[in-house]
Amino acid sequence: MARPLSEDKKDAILAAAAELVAALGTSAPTARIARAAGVAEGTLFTYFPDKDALLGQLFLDIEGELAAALLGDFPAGGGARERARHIWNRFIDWGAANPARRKALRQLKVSDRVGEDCRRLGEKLFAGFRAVLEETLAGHVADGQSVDYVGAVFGALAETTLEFIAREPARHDHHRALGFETFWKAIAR
Amino acid sequence: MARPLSEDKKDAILAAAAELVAALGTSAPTARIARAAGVAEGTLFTYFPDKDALLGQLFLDIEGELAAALLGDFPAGGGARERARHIWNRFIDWGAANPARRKALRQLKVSDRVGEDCRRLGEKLFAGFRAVLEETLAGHVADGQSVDYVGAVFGALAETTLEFIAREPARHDHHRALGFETFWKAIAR
Amino acid sequence: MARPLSEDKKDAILAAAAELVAALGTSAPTARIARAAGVAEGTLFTYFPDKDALLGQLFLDIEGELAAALLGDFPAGGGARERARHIWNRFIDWGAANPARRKALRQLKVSDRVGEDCRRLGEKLFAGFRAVLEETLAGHVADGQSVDYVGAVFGALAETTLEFIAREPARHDHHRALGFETFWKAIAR
Amino acid sequence: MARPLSEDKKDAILAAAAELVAALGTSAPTARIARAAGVAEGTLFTYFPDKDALLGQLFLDIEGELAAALLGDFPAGGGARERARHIWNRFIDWGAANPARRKALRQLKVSDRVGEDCRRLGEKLFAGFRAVLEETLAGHVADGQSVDYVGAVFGALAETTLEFIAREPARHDHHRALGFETFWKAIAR
DNA sequence: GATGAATGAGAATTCATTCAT
DNA sequence: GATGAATGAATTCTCATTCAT
Repeated sequence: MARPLSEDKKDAILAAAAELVAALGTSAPTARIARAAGVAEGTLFTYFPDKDALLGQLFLDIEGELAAALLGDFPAGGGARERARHIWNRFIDWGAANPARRKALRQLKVSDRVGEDCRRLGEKLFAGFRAVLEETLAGHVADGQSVDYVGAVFGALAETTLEFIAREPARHDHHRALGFETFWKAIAR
Repeated sequence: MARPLSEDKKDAILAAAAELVAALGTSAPTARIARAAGVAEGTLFTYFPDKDALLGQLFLDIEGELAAALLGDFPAGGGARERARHIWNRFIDWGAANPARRKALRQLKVSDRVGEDCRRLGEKLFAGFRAVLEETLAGHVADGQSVDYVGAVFGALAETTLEFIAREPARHDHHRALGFETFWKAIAR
Repeated sequence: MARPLSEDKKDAILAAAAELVAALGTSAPTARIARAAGVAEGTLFTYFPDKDALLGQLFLDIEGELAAALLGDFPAGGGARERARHIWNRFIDWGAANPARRKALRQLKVSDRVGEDCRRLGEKLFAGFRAVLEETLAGHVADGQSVDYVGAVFGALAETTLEFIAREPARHDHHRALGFETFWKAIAR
Repeated sequence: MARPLSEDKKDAILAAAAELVAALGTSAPTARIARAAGVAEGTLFTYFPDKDALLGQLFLDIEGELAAALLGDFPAGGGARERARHIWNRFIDWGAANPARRKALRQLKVSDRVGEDCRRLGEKLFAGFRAVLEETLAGHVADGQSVDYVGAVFGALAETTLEFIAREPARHDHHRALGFETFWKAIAR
């Protein structure tokens, strides 16, 4: 069956794309992405039909990784606050550990090259997160705040926190804790 | 007797650039920007030395407009909460009324074509906002939250609020009020 | 014990090439030809050293089929006119029944990818046709018209006739007869 | 009004395209066409929005030239035969004098890159020719032969004649006369 | 100053051909 | 032999910028 499509190469292309999109935005040339991935220019197009497909896949790839990171090691017991803090810490730690992927994701979110269908698929990846958030916060959230809203506030404040951590990496724990307090107060009843 | 550079034309170019950057990102062609502004392709380059200069100027232009909007009609008296709410409302109303400029600003913020120097100049435009914020919130803010931090939280939650207003324009007032409550709780002592 | 080259596969490739060259011209991609033939991309190149060889072979294949069609069922007796009409009808019927192959042949004839040697080989395939034409028309042809010339006129008028049949398939017989009358008058003494 | 679009450059591009399409078919690279025309690669696209537009324009350009050539110096008086012969001679002389343009036209006629609309416009260029043909031949043409048909026979036999002239340029006059006799007999009553 | 034609360095793709499996 | 992934040269087209008018 000839040479099979190599999952390694696909991953290398996606990884290279993440780096370059983070650095140059979605206008990062496919030729540079291919070179950074260690494959020929044309090879990129045996793994992705065109650049938009690559960017869309990259978007889903990073969102999937983030969504998975959020729910790992989720504690069975504990109060709502403890469980919310667990998710918060996972997010912050993933973001601080993967600055390029986070920056790439930001670029992809504002780009019109990531289609509506991709975005919808991306939302689904966070279904688990939303469910946990809903269950966790039931009864602790202020009136009028939907899960959607709480999730958006979570994302916005986490993003802000990561910004401060990027500026002062040494105060990672401080900013992480401060961010969570801010979030908790923001949404608490 | 050289004809003077026309401020009108410069403004037309900046306005056209805002629309097109909002719609197409920073890769919006200069030729289309010029056409939309009603001037010739080459004329753009008598007002801006190159595209990066135009984008930088656009960034400062929009940030300046936003900064000015925030502080207009600032009430002399009133409690801290009332004054903070005033600024909040100004931000939200400006954002809701200028969706294209807001979208353009988001594109410019993630673009690497807006240099560090531009960003620093942009920050200065918000010096007044920060001062007012500091003065207004003195004594009402939780420990450990710097003005910078509070400003960033303000921006992040306002952005989130505008997102919801964009989806449900009819509920503008609701989202605006809800956003402010969220903000106030987030930073309150 | 090497597997022998399969004549079936070669034929399938040639048949697919005819269809695709008819539809897309000589720029029809080898990959699509291979796919249409039900073989792998690379397999095509075990049957033909390169694309030009395939196109050349296709040219000869179709010309051979056409030449064979012309002389089938050739009547032993009959007058010159009857025998010429027989050949004419064979040509027209073959052309009307094989529009794609005819169109492919037209593309190949104007393409510079079919070399001079191929064209010479192609001419030889019509040696029988020319011989019959010569014998058949001996004494009936106008002065100054060589066999070559008569053959060329035959081909040109047949092509024209097929064009009209393609536009009005229902009048196949009418156009076929009209075409022959035209041809006969054109070359008659 | 800046530099005006230069008719000279447009003509140079069309002329270069004719040469290269004759030699390489419609796959002649735009870069080579531009170079042959003495302009920059990009300049081609200020005169033609894309390659198909260039090919379409080239098609019409050549057909227009041919149509004009056919009717030039049309004699007022004379019998039908003399007038038909005049048109015939104009065609043959144009074709023999412009072998590249004629070959390019043949390539364009079989290419699917020349759209239906272009072809319809092309037909219109020959309206005058058809009218003259109709008027000239009224009463001299065999039953069942429409003007369309006679025109097609004219074209097919002229093409054949030009083929023979290309092979034996020295016998230009001989082939031209022979061709006309053939045509006249073919369509005569 | 204003105009827009001219430029040529990229950009995304395509594709004939090779070769590891 | 058969397969189809890998390759990179070639192709069409875009676009920031320059400069003749």
